[in-house]
Amino acid sequence: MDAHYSPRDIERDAQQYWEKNQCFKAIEDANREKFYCLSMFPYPSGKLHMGHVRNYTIGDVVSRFQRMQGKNVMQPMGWDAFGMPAENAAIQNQVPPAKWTYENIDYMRNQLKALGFAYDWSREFATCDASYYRWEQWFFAKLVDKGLVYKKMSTVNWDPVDQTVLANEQVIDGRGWRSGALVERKEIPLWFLKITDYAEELLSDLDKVEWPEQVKTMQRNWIGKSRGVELTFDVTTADGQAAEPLAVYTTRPDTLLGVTYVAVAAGHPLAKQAAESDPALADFCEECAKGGTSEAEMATKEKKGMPTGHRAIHPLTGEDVPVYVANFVLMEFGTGAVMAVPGHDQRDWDFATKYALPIKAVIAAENGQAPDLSEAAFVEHGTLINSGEFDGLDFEAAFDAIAAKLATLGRGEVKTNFRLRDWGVARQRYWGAPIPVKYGPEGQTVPLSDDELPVELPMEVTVDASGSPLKKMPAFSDLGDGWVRETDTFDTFMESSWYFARFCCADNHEAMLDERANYWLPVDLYIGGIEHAILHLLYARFFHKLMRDFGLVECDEPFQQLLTQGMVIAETYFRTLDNGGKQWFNPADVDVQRDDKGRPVSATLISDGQPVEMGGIEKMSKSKNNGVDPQSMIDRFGADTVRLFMMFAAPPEQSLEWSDSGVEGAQRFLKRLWRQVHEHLATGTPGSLIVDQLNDAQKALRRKTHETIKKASDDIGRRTTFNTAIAAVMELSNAIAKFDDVSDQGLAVSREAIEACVLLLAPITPHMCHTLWQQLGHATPAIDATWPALDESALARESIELVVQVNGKLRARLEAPADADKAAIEALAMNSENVQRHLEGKAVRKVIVVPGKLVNIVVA
RNA sequence: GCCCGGAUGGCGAAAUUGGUAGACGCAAGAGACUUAAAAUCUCUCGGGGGUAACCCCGUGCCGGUUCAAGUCCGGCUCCGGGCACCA
Repeated sequence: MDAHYSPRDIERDAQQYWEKNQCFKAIEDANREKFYCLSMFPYPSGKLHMGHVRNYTIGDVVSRFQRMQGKNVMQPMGWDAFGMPAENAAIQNQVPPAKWTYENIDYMRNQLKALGFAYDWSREFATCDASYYRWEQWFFAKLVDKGLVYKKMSTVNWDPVDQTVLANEQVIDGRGWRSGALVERKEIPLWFLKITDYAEELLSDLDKVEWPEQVKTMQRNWIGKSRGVELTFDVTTADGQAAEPLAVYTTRPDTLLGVTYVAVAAGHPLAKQAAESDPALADFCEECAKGGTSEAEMATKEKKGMPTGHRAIHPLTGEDVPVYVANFVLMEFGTGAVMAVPGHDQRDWDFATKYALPIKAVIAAENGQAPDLSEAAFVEHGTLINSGEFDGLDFEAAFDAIAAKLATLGRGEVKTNFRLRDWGVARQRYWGAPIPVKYGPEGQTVPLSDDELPVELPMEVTVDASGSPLKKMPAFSDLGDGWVRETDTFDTFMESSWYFARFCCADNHEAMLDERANYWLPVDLYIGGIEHAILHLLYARFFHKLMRDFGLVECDEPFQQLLTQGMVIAETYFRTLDNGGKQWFNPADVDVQRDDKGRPVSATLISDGQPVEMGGIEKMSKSKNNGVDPQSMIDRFGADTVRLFMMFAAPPEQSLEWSDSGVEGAQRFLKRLWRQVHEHLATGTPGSLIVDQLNDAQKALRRKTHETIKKASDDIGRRTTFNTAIAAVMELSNAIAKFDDVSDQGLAVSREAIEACVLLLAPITPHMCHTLWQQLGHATPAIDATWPALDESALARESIELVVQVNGKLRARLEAPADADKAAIEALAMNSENVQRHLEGKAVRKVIVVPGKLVNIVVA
């Protein structure tokens, strides 16, 4: 065996072995327990970044671990290949999006292979392959038939200069990113999927999956089920004419008597009607249409309003209150109108204060008195006041009584509402799957039939910044006889909403899915960034239920267990330019100076020796130029070292700070382990282990071995805290190094410990472990080895360490027989010299004995 | 603005069910080996006091519950993720 660890050769050999023997090809086998491990597939942006490496290493470690448990593991990989970056690259470099995308895929596939991931490459596909998206088109057409798809007017960001629709990301401070023009909101007809039909099930089925509670909470809040009352106000115009009644929804009907005005969206019929005879109001409504569509922008902009002159008649009191147009009320949410209770809603309070509208207290504060509303609204539940017949009722009773009264008057009813809105799936872009619909000369809208599919995206196009090229291609859109094709394409979330199912049968070109999907699904463990906690995961769950209701899959939920990984972050360095902008430098090009405690104090650019500023630790990104290239790390240290560092530096759900010296530390450990195996083999051949003839030191090492097996199994298998599993193996390796017993049984105990190290690390550093396992004389390759078995009897101890506290402060440690009873332990604790000193002159009030852990003596 | 997280030595972290704060690693310092350097090995390493035995303080901030709080509760601060057309 070579005393020197050379990752390059080892990794090449191991990868060749796996490929030659098709180790990772997954075949359905009803007699074996399956394990479907999926990492979120990448957008092929060019090169892998460290976030990918982290994501895919986690998936690979779990896959290899589950394989060692004897499961039939499937781990596929593919490409989320449609999206805006390909169009942007096309505009910048005149490269066709398809060419750019497929070249990126080829490069990134090689990078994934160099990292040694155990993928079944036979299942690979890219979502921009017509053989993939044709089934999405087929399914969409079926959904049209089932009434789960509809078209309606919807608001988009409109760039008036480039004459194009902008994504929210392309709106920067209210302006188009390319043109710099002030963005407007524009209404256009768009295709929607009825995700709201599934709101109730999407909410309740969260109880069926093993996801982080945090993610479930986010989804629950996003779906936003609420119980409230929908009620109507009669409306009269300024000159006393009756207008259309106004419907509003409220979750606080108990505050109904506190309504002092109502507000409608600028696009509401009442606002439009009033604006016809009021130019100032018309101007205001137009102003409300300025700016982007994102909720964050809506929620943070200044709240503004204007009276319409209309009066709304309170359904219970008959009093009339003003009707305002407000820029924070949106037509597409609920009824496009809200009732305002400034006494008990902070936003209404702010608005009322700004426009000098009355503020009325109808809920008592905790002391039973009217709350002080001079500084803020009182938003808590409480007892009703100033509410006539409802005075004295609490929230629940008032809710029911007022709802009942409104129902009797035919003025309202209890209603369950969801915050969730239907999913707009149409995009006015080129690089996406065409929506399979055609329009006839008499305004017919018809989904394409099976024999008209797929609608292939034309590859020869000119992409520029002025909207979708498909609109300008009669060859694509004009079907003759007055029929035209839809030129919008699907939201790329459509492709990522069912790829996990297609991996089960990617080679089937006759059907979207087949029976194999029911063998593999649900995905047992899904791994990806926390940034996908709501949108992607909700859309995929919805799409899965659509497929289920279509008979394509059987299970209710697509992802049984979810692991959300944290970001990869790194230090940033910059210089401020003359124009006030910042030039960012890559950490690889910067030298850091440290003080005597090792704290970084300053940094200089290596190329010119001049100082640069430290900009803090941020997510690795192109814009901050702080990305570390995975390829250069693989070239320098090998894949195993990169994988080990990624898993060791932080638990998977936390953010991970890149550290060059940390990587060197990971490599140092691998070299040490390599040498350890080498020296062990050179020392001699161990006899077979006879466990009842071991001396204390031998027993101790053997205990450490099995404690490590126990911990690593739990850490990887249940807790997915790979960092602590690795730390445990490092401890075992340190214990082996200190153990210098070269007797027959000594070597046997060492051998068991070393083999445990190699197998416990095999999922994490598979290449090196492949070679070491061979060197240790095993005919079966490490990839087919089973996970080390725990020998419970090796864990037994004769004595254990206890700590003794006096009033909760640590005062002594003592060794006690493992089977000592409480009285014996208490006596031992009392006898300790330091404990005696702290008890002197004080009365013992209580003694708490926690078996196996500690004794706490409470004195006064 | 709203929803969801996070904060522990010089640094990344550990402490799994409320029970020894800082495992494991990095950096730093001292020493061994070496002509020398690299590599490797050994030791020290939260702050303060003490010759020592030991003692005091310490898990973002303020307060609470408990024999016992990094962990539970209430109130903050700062940082991050998401907000429906980035993926």
